[in-house]
Amino acid sequence: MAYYRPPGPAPDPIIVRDLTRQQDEMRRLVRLQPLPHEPRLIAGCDSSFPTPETVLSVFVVLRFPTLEVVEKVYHTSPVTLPYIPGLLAFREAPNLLRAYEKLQHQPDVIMVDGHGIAHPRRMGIAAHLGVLLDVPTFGVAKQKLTGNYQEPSLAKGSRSPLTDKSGELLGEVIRSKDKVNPLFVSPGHRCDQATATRLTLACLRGYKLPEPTRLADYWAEEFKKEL
DNA sequence: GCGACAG
DNA sequence: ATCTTGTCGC
Repeated sequence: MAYYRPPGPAPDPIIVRDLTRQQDEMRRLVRLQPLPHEPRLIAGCDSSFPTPETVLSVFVVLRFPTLEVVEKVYHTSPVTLPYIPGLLAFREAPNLLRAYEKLQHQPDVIMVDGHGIAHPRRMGIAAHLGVLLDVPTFGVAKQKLTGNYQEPSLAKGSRSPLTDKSGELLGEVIRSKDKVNPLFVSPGHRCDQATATRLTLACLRGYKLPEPTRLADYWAEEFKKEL
């Protein structure tokens, strides 16, 4: 619905250039491949902002494929960067890493709220987090960042490819529930499209959002109230 | 020059 | 992301 961006502090062009270069470096480390084995534990993560200068990140670990919650943790820290399309990871990943360190259980794969390689430089927050943790990751976003696609049919389970101008596959647009806006699923690191799509569908429980993200979303909101 | 623009 | 009430449709 964001047809334009309200006036605000113009992001420092020098910072933007530097972070963009960091992404181009990290991009070379990304590996698209199937998981070594079926996951036993899958994690979901998300961030909320109790105040404009505070970020709160949550990690929820679920057993797979039963989806029972095994554990959930959160961490808060001061915001260091404004939101800039394409540079979301530099704003949220640092705090997500701190939250991840608090986990007692190490997940086999992480479902991240945002895009994986469906990014201008193929380094969305899911790929970024995957490289930093060296853990399999994939992204599930509610809105498109880049790429083109045909609207999938209105039935749950219908999908259509998300591609860039040259036709390269960036991700898949998936209808996770009848008649609701589709999800944008793309691999992050050490994961491939087939796996990302399969796991997303396997985590649906009647809601638009797959359980890992839905629960992380829920707790990110709950923990915020506790502050 | 004109759109598009994760959370 | 966040601010916010009611309301339309299945």
